[in-house]
Amino acid sequence: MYVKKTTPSLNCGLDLACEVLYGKWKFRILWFIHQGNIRSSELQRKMPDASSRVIHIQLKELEEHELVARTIYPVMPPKVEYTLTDFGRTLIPVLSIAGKWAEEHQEQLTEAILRDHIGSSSTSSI
Amino acid sequence: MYVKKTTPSLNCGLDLACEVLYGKWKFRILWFIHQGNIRSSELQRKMPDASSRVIHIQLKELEEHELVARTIYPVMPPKVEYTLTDFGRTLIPVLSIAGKWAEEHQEQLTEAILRDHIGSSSTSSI
DNA sequence: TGCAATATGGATAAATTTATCCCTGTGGTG
DNA sequence: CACCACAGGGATAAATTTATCCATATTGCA
Repeated sequence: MYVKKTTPSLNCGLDLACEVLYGKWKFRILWFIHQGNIRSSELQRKMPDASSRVIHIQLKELEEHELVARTIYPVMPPKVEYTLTDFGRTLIPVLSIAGKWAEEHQEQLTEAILRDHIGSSSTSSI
Repeated sequence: MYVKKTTPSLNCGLDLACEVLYGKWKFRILWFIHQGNIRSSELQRKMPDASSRVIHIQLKELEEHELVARTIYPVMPPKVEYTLTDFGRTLIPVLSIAGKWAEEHQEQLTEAILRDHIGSSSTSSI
């Protein structure tokens, strides 16, 4: 997350959550890992729009924040499995409720987002 | 949110929520508005680290996504009040649970984030 | 030997986001 | 008159994030 050097004031607890969850693919990654231990190559297949690079980076951040854990199997070719930590699992209700909210309001959300993207797509004609 | 032109696949509903909520100050803004109708100048005072510019921009996005509404009072100096829409209010449980999660794990979160920031602050010594 | 799959990292480019500075218009106040 | 508070927007710079390309290491297989 873009944080000014001089940002001392975190107001509500929400801010902390934001910092840790900020990242384009983190929700999805957490969601997939929550559905079962998973390898990064599987994540790449499940999210073809994300480059493997970014997936690795965001996984690493999640790991540094201790939301996910890495298990390395000393085999060839290398195998690394990602799991939710205990801490990571405490996040599941949050993910679920957010997901439920999004599903319940999918129509409205889709409209809003489409409006958004259309508005900024093609540039003026004349 | 940074979205590749060729990003068709939104997997779980979560993605939609992410898109609409992506923005450094949006959670805070929603939270403050939820605590009572509010003017943008108040938001600036409550979040001194955010420039008024960004606050306006993110408010506008939230408005475009129909999560908040603007009420303009035709007085001088101008007065504009921001409110949660009905749709915006449906988000309150999500905010609450996320906030509760963050508070319950504040210690762990703070550590993780500090670790993060310290790691990337000053550059090497020798 | 050459290549495939795997996990990961560096360097660099492209895109976006946020910050900073400045400007408008209005009515009241010093 | 100069200036303030207020809401908002334009232009531009700074910072960050994401994408893209390439490289490493290892084992097995053709």
